Amino acid sequence: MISPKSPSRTRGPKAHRVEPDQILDAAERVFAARGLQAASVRAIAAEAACDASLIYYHFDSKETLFLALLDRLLPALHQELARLSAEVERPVVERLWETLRLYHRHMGHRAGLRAIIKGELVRGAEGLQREIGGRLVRNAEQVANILRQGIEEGAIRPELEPRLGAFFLLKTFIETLDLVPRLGVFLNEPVKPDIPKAIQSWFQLYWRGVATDPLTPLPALPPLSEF
Amino acid sequence: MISPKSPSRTRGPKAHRVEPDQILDAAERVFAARGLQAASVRAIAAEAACDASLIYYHFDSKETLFLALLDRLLPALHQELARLSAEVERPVVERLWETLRLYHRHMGHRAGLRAIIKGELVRGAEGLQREIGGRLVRNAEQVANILRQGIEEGAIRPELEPRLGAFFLLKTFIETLDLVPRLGVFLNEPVKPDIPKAIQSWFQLYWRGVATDPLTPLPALPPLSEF
DNA sequence: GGGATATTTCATCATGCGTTGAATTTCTGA
DNA sequence: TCAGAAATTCAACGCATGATGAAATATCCC
Repeated sequence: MISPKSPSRTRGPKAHRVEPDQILDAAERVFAARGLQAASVRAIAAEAACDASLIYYHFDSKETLFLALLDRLLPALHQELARLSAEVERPVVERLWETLRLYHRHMGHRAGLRAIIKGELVRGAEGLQREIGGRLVRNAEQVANILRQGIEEGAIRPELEPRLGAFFLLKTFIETLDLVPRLGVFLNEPVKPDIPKAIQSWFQLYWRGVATDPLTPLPALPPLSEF
Repeated sequence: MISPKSPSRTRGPKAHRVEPDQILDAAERVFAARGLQAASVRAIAAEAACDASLIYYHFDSKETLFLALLDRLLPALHQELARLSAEVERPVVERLWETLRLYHRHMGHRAGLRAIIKGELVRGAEGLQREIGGRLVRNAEQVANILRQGIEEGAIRPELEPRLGAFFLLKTFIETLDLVPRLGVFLNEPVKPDIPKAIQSWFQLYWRGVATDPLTPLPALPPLSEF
Protein backbone atom coordinates (compact mmCIF):
# COMPACT_ATOMS: atom_id res chain seq x y z
CA MET A 1 0.00 0.00 0.00
CA ILE A 2 2.70 2.40 -0.97
CA SER A 3 0.68 4.43 -3.39
CA PRO A 4 -0.86 7.32 -1.51
CA LYS A 5 -3.23 8.52 -4.18
CA SER A 6 -6.00 6.45 -5.66
CA PRO A 7 -4.16 3.90 -7.74
CA SER A 8 -5.82 4.11 -11.12
CA ARG A 9 -5.80 0.78 -12.85
CA THR A 10 -5.35 2.14 -16.36
CA ARG A 11 -1.57 2.19 -16.57
CA GLY A 12 0.78 -0.69 -17.07
CA PRO A 13 0.88 -3.47 -19.63
CA LYS A 14 -2.40 -4.59 -21.13
CA ALA A 15 -3.58 -8.16 -21.53
CA HIS A 16 -2.43 -8.05 -25.12
CA ARG A 17 0.57 -5.94 -25.86
CA VAL A 18 0.04 -3.32 -28.56
CA GLU A 19 2.43 -4.41 -31.27
CA PRO A 20 4.13 -1.86 -33.50
CA ASP A 21 2.41 -3.54 -36.41
CA GLN A 22 -0.98 -2.79 -34.92
CA ILE A 23 -0.04 0.84 -34.74
CA LEU A 24 1.02 0.77 -38.37
CA ASP A 25 -2.28 -0.85 -39.27
CA ALA A 26 -4.13 1.84 -37.38
CA ALA A 27 -2.14 4.53 -39.15
CA GLU A 28 -3.02 3.07 -42.51
CA ARG A 29 -6.68 3.00 -41.59
CA VAL A 30 -6.64 6.62 -40.53
CA PHE A 31 -4.85 7.67 -43.69
CA ALA A 32 -7.29 5.82 -45.86
CA ALA A 33 -10.40 7.02 -44.09
CA ARG A 34 -9.59 10.63 -43.42
CA GLY A 35 -6.54 11.56 -45.41
CA LEU A 36 -2.99 12.21 -44.46
CA GLN A 37 -3.76 15.59 -43.00
CA ALA A 38 -5.98 14.15 -40.33
CA ALA A 39 -3.45 11.53 -39.39
CA SER A 40 -2.26 13.11 -36.20
CA VAL A 41 -0.43 11.01 -33.68
CA ARG A 42 -3.46 11.27 -31.43
CA ALA A 43 -5.83 10.12 -34.16
CA ILE A 44 -3.67 7.13 -34.90
CA ALA A 45 -3.44 6.33 -31.22
CA ALA A 46 -7.22 6.50 -30.91
CA GLU A 47 -7.62 4.13 -33.83
CA ALA A 48 -5.11 1.76 -32.25
CA ALA A 49 -6.93 2.10 -28.94
CA CYS A 50 -3.90 3.24 -27.03
CA ASP A 51 -2.35 6.41 -25.79
CA ALA A 52 -0.40 8.72 -28.05
CA SER A 53 2.68 8.28 -25.93
CA LEU A 54 2.80 4.61 -26.71
CA ILE A 55 3.50 5.49 -30.29
CA TYR A 56 6.62 7.25 -29.15
CA TYR A 57 7.55 4.18 -27.19
CA HIS A 58 7.63 2.16 -30.38
CA PHE A 59 8.72 4.83 -32.86
CA ASP A 60 11.16 7.66 -32.52
CA SER A 61 8.95 10.17 -34.20
CA LYS A 62 6.00 10.49 -36.47
CA GLU A 63 8.29 10.49 -39.46
CA THR A 64 9.85 7.25 -38.35
CA LEU A 65 6.39 5.77 -38.26
CA PHE A 66 5.76 6.88 -41.83
CA LEU A 67 8.96 5.31 -43.02
CA ALA A 68 8.24 2.13 -41.10
CA LEU A 69 4.96 1.96 -42.95
CA LEU A 70 6.78 2.15 -46.26
CA ASP A 71 9.43 -0.30 -45.18
CA ARG A 72 6.78 -2.80 -44.30
CA LEU A 73 5.61 -2.77 -47.90
CA LEU A 74 8.54 -2.09 -50.14
CA PRO A 75 10.86 -5.03 -49.47
CA ALA A 76 8.28 -7.56 -50.59
CA LEU A 77 7.50 -5.51 -53.66
CA HIS A 78 11.17 -5.09 -54.38
CA GLN A 79 11.76 -8.79 -54.22
CA GLU A 80 8.89 -9.71 -56.47
CA LEU A 81 9.98 -7.08 -58.93
CA ALA A 82 13.46 -8.52 -58.91
CA ARG A 83 12.02 -11.88 -59.78
CA LEU A 84 10.04 -10.38 -62.63
CA SER A 85 13.08 -8.53 -63.82
CA ALA A 86 14.97 -11.80 -63.99
CA GLU A 87 12.46 -13.63 -66.14
CA VAL A 88 14.22 -12.61 -69.29
CA GLU A 89 12.59 -15.28 -71.38
CA ARG A 90 9.14 -13.94 -70.79
CA PRO A 91 7.75 -11.33 -73.21
CA VAL A 92 8.10 -7.79 -71.92
CA VAL A 93 4.40 -7.05 -72.36
CA GLU A 94 3.54 -9.76 -69.97
CA ARG A 95 6.10 -8.67 -67.48
CA LEU A 96 4.93 -5.08 -67.54
CA TRP A 97 1.36 -6.16 -66.96
CA GLU A 98 2.54 -8.38 -64.15
CA THR A 99 4.24 -5.32 -62.71
CA LEU A 100 0.93 -3.52 -62.55
CA ARG A 101 -0.72 -6.58 -61.07
CA LEU A 102 2.00 -6.64 -58.46
CA TYR A 103 1.56 -3.05 -57.52
CA HIS A 104 -2.17 -3.51 -57.48
CA ARG A 105 -1.92 -6.49 -55.20
CA HIS A 106 0.28 -4.62 -52.77
CA MET A 107 -1.21 -1.18 -52.90
CA GLY A 108 -4.66 -1.47 -54.42
CA HIS A 109 -6.37 -1.68 -51.07
CA ARG A 110 -4.03 0.68 -49.26
CA ALA A 111 -5.15 4.17 -50.00
CA GLY A 112 -3.23 5.39 -46.98
CA LEU A 113 0.03 4.10 -48.29
CA ARG A 114 -0.64 5.56 -51.67
CA ALA A 115 -1.21 8.90 -50.01
CA ILE A 116 2.24 8.74 -48.47
CA ILE A 117 3.78 7.72 -51.74
CA LYS A 118 2.05 10.48 -53.61
CA GLY A 119 3.84 12.86 -51.37
CA GLU A 120 0.99 14.42 -49.53
CA LEU A 121 3.29 15.12 -46.68
CA VAL A 122 3.02 16.32 -43.17
CA ARG A 123 4.26 19.55 -41.79
CA GLY A 124 7.26 20.64 -43.69
CA ALA A 125 8.64 17.16 -43.96
CA GLU A 126 11.64 17.94 -46.07
CA GLY A 127 13.84 15.13 -44.89
CA LEU A 128 10.99 12.71 -45.16
CA GLN A 129 10.23 13.57 -48.74
CA ARG A 130 13.84 12.91 -49.64
CA GLU A 131 13.81 9.61 -47.82
CA ILE A 132 10.57 8.48 -49.40
CA GLY A 133 11.63 9.63 -52.83
CA GLY A 134 14.81 7.63 -52.62
CA ARG A 135 13.01 4.46 -51.69
CA LEU A 136 10.51 4.86 -54.49
CA VAL A 137 13.13 5.58 -57.08
CA ARG A 138 14.89 2.37 -56.21
CA ASN A 139 11.62 0.62 -56.92
CA ALA A 140 10.96 2.41 -60.16
CA GLU A 141 14.48 1.62 -61.26
CA GLN A 142 13.56 -2.04 -61.40
CA VAL A 143 10.68 -1.32 -63.70
CA ALA A 144 13.01 0.78 -65.79
CA ASN A 145 15.21 -2.27 -66.07
CA ILE A 146 12.45 -4.28 -67.60
CA LEU A 147 11.92 -1.49 -70.07
CA ARG A 148 15.63 -1.52 -70.87
CA GLN A 149 15.49 -5.20 -71.61
CA GLY A 150 12.51 -4.53 -73.84
CA ILE A 151 14.48 -1.95 -75.76
CA GLU A 152 17.41 -4.29 -76.18
CA GLU A 153 15.31 -7.05 -77.61
CA GLY A 154 13.55 -4.58 -79.86
CA ALA A 155 10.09 -4.79 -78.38
CA ILE A 156 10.12 -1.25 -77.05
CA ARG A 157 10.89 1.97 -78.85
CA PRO A 158 14.50 2.95 -78.25
CA GLU A 159 13.59 6.65 -77.99
CA LEU A 160 11.91 5.98 -74.68
CA GLU A 161 14.05 6.98 -71.71
CA PRO A 162 13.48 3.96 -69.46
CA ARG A 163 13.28 5.83 -66.18
CA LEU A 164 10.78 8.24 -67.58
CA GLY A 165 8.85 5.33 -69.03
CA ALA A 166 8.72 3.63 -65.64
CA PHE A 167 7.51 6.84 -64.08
CA PHE A 168 4.71 7.20 -66.63
CA LEU A 169 3.56 3.65 -66.08
CA LEU A 170 3.56 3.67 -62.30
CA LYS A 171 2.48 7.20 -61.57
CA THR A 172 -0.53 7.12 -63.81
CA PHE A 173 -1.43 3.74 -62.43
CA ILE A 174 -1.47 5.02 -58.87
CA GLU A 175 -3.30 8.18 -59.76
CA THR A 176 -5.93 6.17 -61.57
CA LEU A 177 -6.48 4.03 -58.50
CA ASP A 178 -7.24 7.16 -56.54
CA LEU A 179 -9.28 8.93 -59.16
CA VAL A 180 -11.76 6.32 -60.24
CA PRO A 181 -13.59 5.96 -56.92
CA ARG A 182 -13.96 9.72 -56.66
CA LEU A 183 -15.10 10.37 -60.19
CA GLY A 184 -18.76 10.19 -59.30
CA VAL A 185 -18.35 12.84 -56.67
CA PHE A 186 -16.57 15.23 -58.98
CA LEU A 187 -18.92 14.70 -61.89
CA ASN A 188 -21.92 15.07 -59.62
CA GLU A 189 -23.55 12.07 -61.18
CA PRO A 190 -23.48 8.42 -60.20
CA VAL A 191 -20.66 6.59 -61.93
CA LYS A 192 -20.04 2.97 -61.20
CA PRO A 193 -16.34 2.87 -60.41
CA ASP A 194 -14.63 0.13 -62.35
CA ILE A 195 -11.00 0.17 -61.39
CA PRO A 196 -9.89 -2.96 -63.26
CA LYS A 197 -11.36 -1.60 -66.45
CA ALA A 198 -9.65 1.73 -66.01
CA ILE A 199 -6.32 0.07 -65.30
CA GLN A 200 -6.66 -2.16 -68.35
CA SER A 201 -7.49 0.87 -70.40
CA TRP A 202 -4.38 2.56 -69.11
CA PHE A 203 -2.21 -0.42 -69.88
CA GLN A 204 -3.53 -0.72 -73.40
CA LEU A 205 -2.74 2.91 -73.99
CA TYR A 206 0.67 2.54 -72.43
CA TRP A 207 1.72 -0.53 -74.32
CA ARG A 208 0.65 0.86 -77.64
CA GLY A 209 2.58 3.94 -76.67
CA VAL A 210 5.85 2.26 -75.90
CA ALA A 211 5.83 -0.77 -78.16
CA THR A 212 7.86 -0.82 -81.33
CA ASP A 213 5.00 -2.63 -82.96
CA PRO A 214 1.87 -1.20 -81.36
CA LEU A 215 -0.58 -3.03 -83.56
CA THR A 216 0.24 -6.51 -82.36
CA PRO A 217 -2.75 -7.39 -80.20
CA LEU A 218 -2.15 -7.62 -76.48
CA PRO A 219 -1.96 -11.12 -75.04
CA ALA A 220 -4.72 -12.13 -72.68
CA LEU A 221 -4.16 -10.15 -69.49
CA PRO A 222 -4.64 -12.07 -66.26
CA PRO A 223 -7.14 -10.15 -64.13
CA LEU A 224 -6.16 -7.93 -61.24
CA SER A 225 -6.74 -9.29 -57.78
CA GLU A 226 -10.06 -8.51 -56.19
CA PHE A 227 -10.42 -7.07 -52.71
CA MET B 1 -4.18 65.11 -29.01
CA ILE B 2 -6.81 62.63 -28.05
CA SER B 3 -4.62 59.56 -28.14
CA PRO B 4 -3.22 59.09 -24.68
CA LYS B 5 -0.69 56.42 -25.47
CA SER B 6 2.21 56.80 -27.86
CA PRO B 7 0.53 56.80 -31.27
CA SER B 8 2.43 54.21 -33.24
CA ARG B 9 2.70 55.18 -36.85
CA THR B 10 2.49 51.68 -38.26
CA ARG B 11 -1.24 51.38 -38.65
CA GLY B 12 -3.46 52.84 -41.28
CA PRO B 13 -3.31 52.76 -45.05
CA LYS B 14 0.10 52.50 -46.67
CA ALA B 15 1.41 54.59 -49.52
CA HIS B 16 0.49 51.81 -51.89
CA ARG B 17 -2.54 49.77 -51.04
CA VAL B 18 -1.94 46.02 -50.83
CA GLU B 19 -4.11 44.65 -53.59
CA PRO B 20 -5.75 41.25 -53.28
CA ASP B 21 -3.79 40.21 -56.33
CA GLN B 22 -0.53 40.92 -54.57
CA ILE B 23 -1.62 38.61 -51.79
CA LEU B 24 -2.43 35.91 -54.31
CA ASP B 25 0.96 36.40 -55.89
CA ALA B 26 2.60 36.07 -52.50
CA ALA B 27 0.63 32.92 -51.79
CA GLU B 28 1.79 31.39 -55.04
CA ARG B 29 5.36 32.24 -54.24
CA VAL B 30 5.14 30.63 -50.83
CA PHE B 31 3.52 27.51 -52.26
CA ALA B 32 6.17 27.18 -54.90
CA ALA B 33 9.10 27.79 -52.61
CA ARG B 34 8.13 25.90 -49.51
CA GLY B 35 5.18 23.70 -50.34
CA LEU B 36 1.55 23.88 -49.50
CA GLN B 37 2.11 22.72 -45.96
CA ALA B 38 4.20 25.73 -45.11
CA ALA B 39 1.71 28.11 -46.64
CA SER B 40 0.25 29.42 -43.42
CA VAL B 41 -1.65 32.66 -43.47
CA ARG B 42 1.19 34.23 -41.54
CA ALA B 43 3.77 33.02 -44.05
CA ILE B 44 1.77 34.40 -46.94
CA ALA B 45 1.35 37.69 -45.12
CA ALA B 46 5.08 37.90 -44.51
CA GLU B 47 5.75 37.30 -48.19
CA ALA B 48 3.24 39.98 -49.10
CA ALA B 49 4.84 42.30 -46.53
CA CYS B 50 1.66 42.89 -44.64
CA ASP B 51 -0.08 41.66 -41.54
CA ALA B 52 -2.00 38.41 -41.47
CA SER B 53 -5.18 40.25 -40.60
CA LEU B 54 -5.09 42.10 -43.86
CA ILE B 55 -5.59 38.81 -45.64
CA TYR B 56 -8.87 38.46 -43.79
CA TYR B 57 -9.80 41.94 -44.86
CA HIS B 58 -9.60 40.85 -48.47
CA PHE B 59 -10.62 37.20 -48.19
CA ASP B 60 -13.19 35.51 -46.02
CA SER B 61 -10.96 32.64 -45.10
CA LYS B 62 -7.90 30.79 -46.15
CA GLU B 63 -10.01 28.48 -48.28
CA THR B 64 -11.50 31.44 -50.10
CA LEU B 65 -7.98 32.56 -50.88
CA PHE B 66 -7.19 29.16 -52.36
CA LEU B 67 -10.24 29.24 -54.56
CA ALA B 68 -9.52 32.80 -55.62
CA LEU B 69 -6.12 31.59 -56.73
CA LEU B 70 -7.73 28.95 -58.90
CA ASP B 71 -10.34 31.31 -60.23
CA ARG B 72 -7.67 33.68 -61.33
CA LEU B 73 -6.27 30.98 -63.60
CA LEU B 74 -9.08 28.76 -64.77
CA PRO B 75 -11.34 31.14 -66.69
CA ALA B 76 -8.61 32.03 -69.16
CA LEU B 77 -7.69 28.39 -69.58
CA HIS B 78 -11.33 27.48 -70.00
CA GLN B 79 -11.82 30.03 -72.70
CA GLU B 80 -8.77 29.02 -74.67
CA LEU B 81 -9.79 25.40 -74.40
CA ALA B 82 -13.22 26.25 -75.70
CA ARG B 83 -11.61 27.88 -78.70
CA LEU B 84 -9.49 24.79 -79.32
CA SER B 85 -12.50 22.58 -78.93
CA ALA B 86 -14.28 24.57 -81.62
CA GLU B 87 -11.55 24.24 -84.25
CA VAL B 88 -13.15 21.13 -85.67
CA GLU B 89 -11.29 21.37 -88.94
CA ARG B 90 -7.93 21.04 -87.30
CA PRO B 91 -6.47 17.54 -86.82
CA VAL B 92 -7.03 16.14 -83.37
CA VAL B 93 -3.32 15.43 -82.85
CA GLU B 94 -2.53 19.07 -83.26
CA ARG B 95 -5.31 20.12 -80.96
CA LEU B 96 -4.23 17.74 -78.22
CA TRP B 97 -0.69 19.00 -78.42
CA GLU B 98 -1.98 22.54 -78.31
CA THR B 99 -3.87 21.56 -75.19
CA LEU B 100 -0.65 20.59 -73.50
CA ARG B 101 1.01 23.76 -74.70
CA LEU B 102 -1.89 25.68 -73.25
CA TYR B 103 -1.62 24.03 -69.87
CA HIS B 104 2.10 24.48 -69.94
CA ARG B 105 1.80 28.15 -70.68
CA HIS B 106 -0.61 28.69 -67.84
CA MET B 107 0.78 26.34 -65.24
CA GLY B 108 4.32 25.49 -66.23
CA HIS B 109 5.81 28.19 -64.05
CA ARG B 110 3.28 27.93 -61.26
CA ALA B 111 4.32 25.09 -59.04
CA GLY B 112 2.16 26.48 -56.27
CA LEU B 113 -0.95 26.28 -58.32
CA ARG B 114 -0.12 22.79 -59.42
CA ALA B 115 0.21 21.84 -55.79
CA ILE B 116 -3.32 23.03 -55.13
CA ILE B 117 -4.60 21.21 -58.16
CA LYS B 118 -2.86 18.03 -57.21
CA GLY B 119 -4.79 18.11 -54.02
CA GLU B 120 -2.06 18.48 -51.51
CA LEU B 121 -4.45 20.08 -49.17
CA VAL B 122 -4.39 21.82 -45.88
CA ARG B 123 -6.01 20.83 -42.66
CA GLY B 124 -9.07 18.77 -43.26
CA ALA B 125 -10.13 20.72 -46.27
CA GLU B 126 -12.98 18.50 -47.32
CA GLY B 127 -15.22 21.16 -48.75
CA LEU B 128 -12.33 22.69 -50.55
CA GLN B 129 -11.34 19.47 -52.22
CA ARG B 130 -14.85 19.10 -53.54
CA GLU B 131 -14.90 22.64 -54.82
CA ILE B 132 -11.52 22.30 -56.49
CA GLY B 133 -12.39 18.93 -57.97
CA GLY B 134 -15.52 20.31 -59.55
CA ARG B 135 -13.66 23.15 -61.19
CA LEU B 136 -11.01 20.85 -62.56
CA VAL B 137 -13.47 18.36 -63.91
CA ARG B 138 -15.18 21.07 -65.88
CA ASN B 139 -11.80 21.78 -67.44
CA ALA B 140 -10.99 18.18 -68.15
CA GLU B 141 -14.40 17.76 -69.73
CA GLN B 142 -13.36 20.11 -72.49
CA VAL B 143 -10.36 17.98 -73.27
CA ALA B 144 -12.62 14.94 -73.24
CA ASN B 145 -14.69 16.69 -75.84
CA ILE B 146 -11.76 16.95 -78.18
CA LEU B 147 -11.16 13.27 -77.68
CA ARG B 148 -14.81 12.56 -78.48
CA GLN B 149 -14.49 14.45 -81.72
CA GLY B 150 -11.40 12.43 -82.49
CA ILE B 151 -13.32 9.22 -81.94
CA GLU B 152 -16.14 10.37 -84.18
CA GLU B 153 -13.84 11.17 -87.04
CA GLY B 154 -12.04 7.90 -86.56
CA ALA B 155 -8.66 9.25 -85.51
CA ILE B 156 -8.88 7.92 -81.97
CA ARG B 157 -9.65 4.42 -80.79
CA PRO B 158 -13.32 4.11 -79.89
CA GLU B 159 -12.55 1.90 -76.90
CA LEU B 160 -11.06 4.87 -75.11
CA GLU B 161 -13.42 6.38 -72.55
CA PRO B 162 -12.93 10.09 -73.29
CA ARG B 163 -13.01 11.31 -69.72
CA LEU B 164 -10.48 8.74 -68.67
CA GLY B 165 -8.40 9.64 -71.69
CA ALA B 166 -8.43 13.29 -70.70
CA PHE B 167 -7.42 12.39 -67.19
CA PHE B 168 -4.48 10.34 -68.40
CA LEU B 169 -3.26 13.12 -70.63
CA LEU B 170 -3.50 15.95 -68.12
CA LYS B 171 -2.58 14.20 -64.93
CA THR B 172 0.57 12.65 -66.26
CA PHE B 173 1.48 15.96 -67.83
CA ILE B 174 1.23 17.78 -64.52
CA GLU B 175 3.03 15.07 -62.60
CA THR B 176 5.82 15.13 -65.14
CA LEU B 177 6.25 18.86 -64.67
CA ASP B 178 6.76 18.29 -60.98
CA LEU B 179 8.92 15.21 -61.25
CA VAL B 180 11.55 16.21 -63.75
CA PRO B 181 13.16 18.99 -61.71
CA ARG B 182 13.39 16.72 -58.68
CA LEU B 183 14.75 13.68 -60.46
CA GLY B 184 18.36 14.59 -59.79
CA VAL B 185 17.68 14.81 -56.09
CA PHE B 186 16.03 11.44 -55.93
CA LEU B 187 18.58 9.68 -58.07
CA ASN B 188 21.41 11.25 -56.12
CA GLU B 189 23.22 12.10 -59.30
CA PRO B 190 23.19 15.24 -61.38
CA VAL B 191 20.55 15.06 -64.09
CA LYS B 192 19.98 17.98 -66.34
CA PRO B 193 16.22 18.51 -66.15
CA ASP B 194 14.74 18.81 -69.60
CA ILE B 195 11.04 19.38 -69.18
CA PRO B 196 10.17 20.01 -72.83
CA LYS B 197 11.81 16.77 -73.82
CA ALA B 198 9.97 14.83 -71.13
CA ILE B 199 6.66 16.37 -72.13
CA GLN B 200 7.27 15.56 -75.80
CA SER B 201 8.14 12.04 -74.82
CA TRP B 202 4.89 11.80 -72.92
CA PHE B 203 2.88 13.12 -75.79
CA GLN B 204 4.44 10.71 -78.26
CA LEU B 205 3.58 7.85 -75.97
CA TYR B 206 0.08 9.16 -75.44
CA TRP B 207 -0.74 9.76 -79.05
CA ARG B 208 0.51 6.36 -80.14
CA GLY B 209 -1.57 4.97 -77.31
CA VAL B 210 -4.85 6.59 -78.29
CA ALA B 211 -4.57 6.88 -82.06
CA THR B 212 -6.37 4.47 -84.31
CA ASP B 213 -3.35 4.54 -86.54
CA PRO B 214 -0.39 4.90 -84.20
CA LEU B 215 2.28 4.53 -86.85
CA THR B 216 1.46 7.72 -88.71
CA PRO B 217 4.32 10.00 -87.79
CA LEU B 218 3.50 12.93 -85.55
CA PRO B 219 3.31 16.31 -87.23
CA ALA B 220 5.93 18.84 -86.26
CA LEU B 221 5.11 19.90 -82.72
CA PRO B 222 5.43 23.63 -81.98
CA PRO B 223 7.71 24.03 -78.98
CA LEU B 224 6.48 24.70 -75.47
CA SER B 225 6.88 28.21 -74.16
CA GLU B 226 10.05 29.03 -72.30
CA PHE B 227 10.12 30.69 -68.94
C1' DG C 1 9.25 -12.98 -2.83
C1' DG C 2 11.43 -9.21 -4.88
C1' DG C 3 13.98 -6.52 -7.93
C1' DA C 4 14.72 -5.56 -12.76
C1' DT C 5 12.49 -4.71 -16.95
C1' DA C 6 8.87 -3.95 -20.28
C1' DT C 7 4.62 -1.75 -21.25
C1' DT C 8 1.25 1.61 -20.67
C1' DT C 9 -0.97 6.08 -19.37
C1' DC C 10 -1.09 10.84 -17.52
C1' DA C 11 -0.07 15.47 -17.33
C1' DT C 12 2.15 18.81 -19.48
C1' DC C 13 5.03 21.86 -22.63
C1' DA C 14 5.94 24.88 -26.33
C1' DT C 15 4.56 26.00 -30.82
C1' DG C 16 2.04 27.20 -34.63
C1' DC C 17 -2.28 27.57 -36.62
C1' DG C 18 -6.80 30.12 -38.40
C1' DT C 19 -9.42 33.65 -36.96
C1' DT C 20 -11.46 37.88 -34.63
C1' DG C 21 -12.24 42.52 -32.58
C1' DA C 22 -10.59 46.64 -31.66
C1' DA C 23 -7.49 50.39 -32.40
C1' DT C 24 -5.23 53.39 -35.44
C1' DT C 25 -4.19 56.00 -39.42
C1' DT C 26 -5.09 57.91 -44.03
C1' DC C 27 -8.11 59.18 -47.67
C1' DT C 28 -12.40 61.00 -49.66
C1' DG C 29 -16.24 63.84 -50.46
C1' DA C 30 -19.82 66.90 -49.09
C1' DT D 1 -13.69 71.22 -42.03
C1' DC D 2 -14.99 67.31 -40.60
C1' DA D 3 -17.51 62.88 -40.73
C1' DG D 4 -17.24 58.66 -42.36
C1' DA D 5 -15.24 55.01 -45.05
C1' DA D 6 -11.22 52.35 -46.24
C1' DA D 7 -6.90 50.17 -45.16
C1' DT D 8 -3.84 48.61 -42.01
C1' DT D 9 -1.83 46.65 -37.66
C1' DC D 10 -1.94 44.82 -32.88
C1' DA D 11 -3.06 41.72 -29.44
C1' DA D 12 -5.22 38.03 -28.29
C1' DC D 13 -8.30 33.63 -28.30
C1' DG D 14 -8.92 28.80 -28.56
C1' DC D 15 -7.40 24.80 -30.38
C1' DA D 16 -4.60 21.01 -32.26
C1' DT D 17 -0.27 19.41 -32.81
C1' DG D 18 4.37 16.72 -31.93
C1' DA D 19 6.85 15.58 -28.20
C1' DT D 20 8.63 14.50 -23.25
C1' DG D 21 9.28 12.96 -18.44
C1' DA D 22 7.49 10.80 -14.84
C1' DA D 23 4.39 7.67 -12.73
C1' DA D 24 1.98 3.35 -12.59
C1' DT D 25 1.28 -1.40 -13.49
C1' DA D 26 2.33 -6.10 -15.15
C1' DT D 27 5.56 -9.72 -16.11
C1' DC D 28 9.65 -12.37 -15.78
C1' DC D 29 13.66 -14.30 -13.68
C1' DC D 30 16.56 -15.42 -9.90
